[in-house]
Amino acid sequence: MDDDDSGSLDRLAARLLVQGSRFSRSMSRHTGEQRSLVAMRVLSNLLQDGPLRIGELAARELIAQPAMTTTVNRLEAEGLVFRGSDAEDARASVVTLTEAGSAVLMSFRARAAAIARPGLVQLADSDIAVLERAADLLEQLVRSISSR
Amino acid sequence: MDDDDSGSLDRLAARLLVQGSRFSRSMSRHTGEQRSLVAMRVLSNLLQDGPLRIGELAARELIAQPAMTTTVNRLEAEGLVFRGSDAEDARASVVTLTEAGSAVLMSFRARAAAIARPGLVQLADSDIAVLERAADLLEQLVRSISSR
DNA sequence: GTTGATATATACTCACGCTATGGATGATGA
DNA sequence: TCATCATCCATAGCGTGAGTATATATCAAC
Repeated sequence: MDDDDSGSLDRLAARLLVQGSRFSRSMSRHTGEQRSLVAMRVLSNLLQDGPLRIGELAARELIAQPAMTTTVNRLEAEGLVFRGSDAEDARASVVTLTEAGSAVLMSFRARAAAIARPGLVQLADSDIAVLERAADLLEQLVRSISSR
Repeated sequence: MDDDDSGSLDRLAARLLVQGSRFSRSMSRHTGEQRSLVAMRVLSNLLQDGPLRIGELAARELIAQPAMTTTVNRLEAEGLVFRGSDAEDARASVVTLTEAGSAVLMSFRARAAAIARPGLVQLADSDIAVLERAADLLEQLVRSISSR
């Protein structure tokens, strides 16, 4: 049983990785969004949690700090975020979402939703519940992975 | 009710996209795998379905054909796949998994599993079942999205 | 057998990740 | 106080991987 269990858990992990990445690729591709998924997740972070430092954003999105600097540069050039200085630490620069940035994020979400909706509405309520719970669990798994 | 439902479906779609992409990013990052997730998915496709054409692989992974040519070039240079000619169509080139490619894929899956396992073993059986079902549903959603 | 469609490869550009490193600021302790 | 070390971010340089446009070979249809 133990062997069986760990075997099936391993297969589950591999499947989640493959299907999760394919799903995000598919969705972002079909939205026609030019910006990267990391850029969208940055906007999402800022909307949810307010202004954040470059380093904090990099840590959350699991990319190196210079890559986040580049991403923020691009977002700033487009007027979707702006940099401010941190009152508590002059080294840090704090990234804040603009109205335009919020609008871009909302538009992206709406397009993603429009693409997924036809597939989602065909699902039974129980399957919708499964996906809701799965989103929670994935978030939890990411935290559990990062904290080691 | 209708408004509520479509609103919550839309939020679900956005969350699945964000969490799904973050999860795959996290996993692939922590495996230390140098190759791209697309490369891994190509190997996975070949293992599951046998030899496939370049164009078919590109379509499945939602990347343009030249990008898939490049990916296959790299995999071939590493000896993980080889190109053959299609008996039925001399224009096509058929990509086949090698033993080495299969081994690389298995190793990747094992590493991914090792990373996810500590998080997974803490979950209740019902949550494991949720994730299993969610992987199915995501696969189904991708197909439903692509077919339009 | 000529024409048009299709499968792949090549050329070129850009986005985006990484490491290494530098400059500015914060924190620590003699 | 000031010297030292750590930390935060930016810059530089590099490689991968995605895109479009286009060339080449082959198939299909008339």
